[in-house]
Amino acid sequence: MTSTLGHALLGLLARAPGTGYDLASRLSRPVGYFWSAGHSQIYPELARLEEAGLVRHTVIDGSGPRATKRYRLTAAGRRSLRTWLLATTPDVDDKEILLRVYSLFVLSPAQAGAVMTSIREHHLRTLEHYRSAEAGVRPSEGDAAFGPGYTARATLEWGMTFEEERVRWCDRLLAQLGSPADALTRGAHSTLSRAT
Amino acid sequence: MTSTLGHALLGLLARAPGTGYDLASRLSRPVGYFWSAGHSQIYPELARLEEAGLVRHTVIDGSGPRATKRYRLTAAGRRSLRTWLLATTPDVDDKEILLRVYSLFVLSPAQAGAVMTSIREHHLRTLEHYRSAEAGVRPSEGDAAFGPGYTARATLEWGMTFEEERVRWCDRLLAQLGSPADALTRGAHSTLSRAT
DNA sequence: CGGTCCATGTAAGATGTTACATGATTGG
DNA sequence: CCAATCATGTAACATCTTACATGGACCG
Repeated sequence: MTSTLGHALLGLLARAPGTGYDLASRLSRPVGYFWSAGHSQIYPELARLEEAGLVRHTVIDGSGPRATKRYRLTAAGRRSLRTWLLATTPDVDDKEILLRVYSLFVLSPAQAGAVMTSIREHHLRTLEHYRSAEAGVRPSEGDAAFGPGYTARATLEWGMTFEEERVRWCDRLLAQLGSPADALTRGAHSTLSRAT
Repeated sequence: MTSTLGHALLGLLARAPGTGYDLASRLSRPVGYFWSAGHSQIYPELARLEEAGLVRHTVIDGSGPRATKRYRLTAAGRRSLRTWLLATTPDVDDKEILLRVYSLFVLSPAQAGAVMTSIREHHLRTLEHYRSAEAGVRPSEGDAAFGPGYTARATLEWGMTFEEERVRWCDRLLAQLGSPADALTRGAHSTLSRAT
């Protein structure tokens, strides 16, 4: 029921409580490197989250025509965030992936590893898809210059480079998670660990 | 006045004329690797473009309860596309950058080079911004594990890797444009002028 | 005879952006 | 005194997604 923006706010509040204004500025830098939202979206969303019992506010002293409200995460809010992070993702878009990783610290290392593994597999599938698509857009000598075929291939190449880097990024995070001891070695991700 | 979606459709029609249905399927694969739109968005947009004189349709025979319309780009539409590609871009978002590159073949190599150079500088500026931000989020020993600081840095790293790859991608395209001789060095584009 | 492809449209809803509206405190 | 920062909200608009609605041709 809760929107993606709602989960973004829960993730921010899991780090530290704050006012709507504060959340808006935290949503630009560092979250804003991949996502941002205006205060006109945030205030109504906070009200919805509170109605659902996921956050709670206390009025603190501050200057302004209206009361200054400090929001904090409830136990139900933290549970909702964990459930969302662990939920199977048939859709997944980039900003949502980044948002999940950003909030991954609320999970146990084993759970975080499972999420990262599924994200990695998502990128790998997309990459395979692009690679098979590339075969259909082979360079023909006719438009070796800067023609329609060339610019189309250029955008496909962007996508492929992107996905390759993403898989490597997931590998780095997984290595960090399972590194010192063999923490995740029984979690069943052993065989697919390396991609060039 | 024309929306980004409108320019996407103009770019597709610059490659080949087609029906709304056809444009919708072309918008998934290969444009769909970075952008897509449903037919419910496309049909009204085509009507707006036609009202603005940028496209024109002729009714062709086809099966269906309504007339089958084949749209083609007008001279004004092609001009509008070129102007948009050359326009200075203070905003720029990723999908729009890709869309511009996808349609870059309607420009002369010299003009395409100018656009690519400004895109490259955009990515470079963003990269510099991330790097200075990184200094403020230095790893502290306290959360060396998978804590809030670590996951925040992970998303920043994603952004930096991304921008680095983008700059390289621009470099490859620029090299392709100016490759054999020193074509772009004087603004003339002698050697690689013809594309089908 | 049922499903997929072709083909065009409208309507309702979610999401995101920009503008309007208000007002105290602090620093140059 | 003017501008920025803190602080909260509403309204209008643009954009995007999902669902409703229609119907012929072709294939198995």
